[in-house]
Amino acid sequence: MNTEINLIPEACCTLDITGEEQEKLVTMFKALGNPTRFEIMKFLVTHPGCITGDIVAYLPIAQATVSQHLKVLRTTGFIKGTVEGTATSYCLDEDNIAWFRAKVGDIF
Amino acid sequence: MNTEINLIPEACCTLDITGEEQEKLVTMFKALGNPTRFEIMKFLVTHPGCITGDIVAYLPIAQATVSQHLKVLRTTGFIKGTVEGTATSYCLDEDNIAWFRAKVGDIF
DNA sequence: AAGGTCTATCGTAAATTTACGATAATCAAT
DNA sequence: ATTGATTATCGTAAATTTACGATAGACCTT
Repeated sequence: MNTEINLIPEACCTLDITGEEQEKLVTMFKALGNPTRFEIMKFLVTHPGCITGDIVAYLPIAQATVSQHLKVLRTTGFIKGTVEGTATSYCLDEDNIAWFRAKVGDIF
Repeated sequence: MNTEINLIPEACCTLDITGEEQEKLVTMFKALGNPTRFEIMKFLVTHPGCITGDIVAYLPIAQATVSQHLKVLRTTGFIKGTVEGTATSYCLDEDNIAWFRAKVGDIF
């Protein structure tokens, strides 16, 4: 009979991400973990400053859906939108993307 | 009236990821985009070689759910499981993780 | 002011994900 | 062989995500 209490083995190291930072990172992973949103990110990398309509023309999905995905990418910090008259011009949010890249490098 | 055809602006550059590689990357993002799975990854970084039961003891969720998440992390290539008697020992799949880190660096 | 353009938001249906208990399967020890 | 330990899988309910059409709001041109 095993009378020992079932203890979790000790950690070999620590990992410098917790709390809000971790939540932000997970949310960013989730945002990129959708094929359409990833395609939008690719399009914005290669077409910086393009407007919503360009993305709608490029993708085979409805305008409302594109707008919804753009909102997710905005709120997660991947892109920034600039209103220009009646259109909205989008580009990457380099600061947040740099943070993302650095965190991925730190952890893995 | 605008008689021009609505053309998408030209690309300023290309992005070296398509097809199956892109699908794999998106799937990996999706896998990390879940708080519980991210927590499991963190645990495996700090507790390499631990068994399923250790993770079940650590997390406040059911064994079946942990097993399901482990399967996702396995099929996406983040972790490797080794059967040891009746238990299964898990550790990170360094090769795939290196690929993942490199791709993130390439793209962003 | 009226009409056209562009985008965001709303409401909703369908699909997917997540979590659970129950069960099965595999191995070790008695 | 039987029991106990460990984990994976199955079936399913609840929650979330995704996609759509319709609509509203903001701006420009006439």
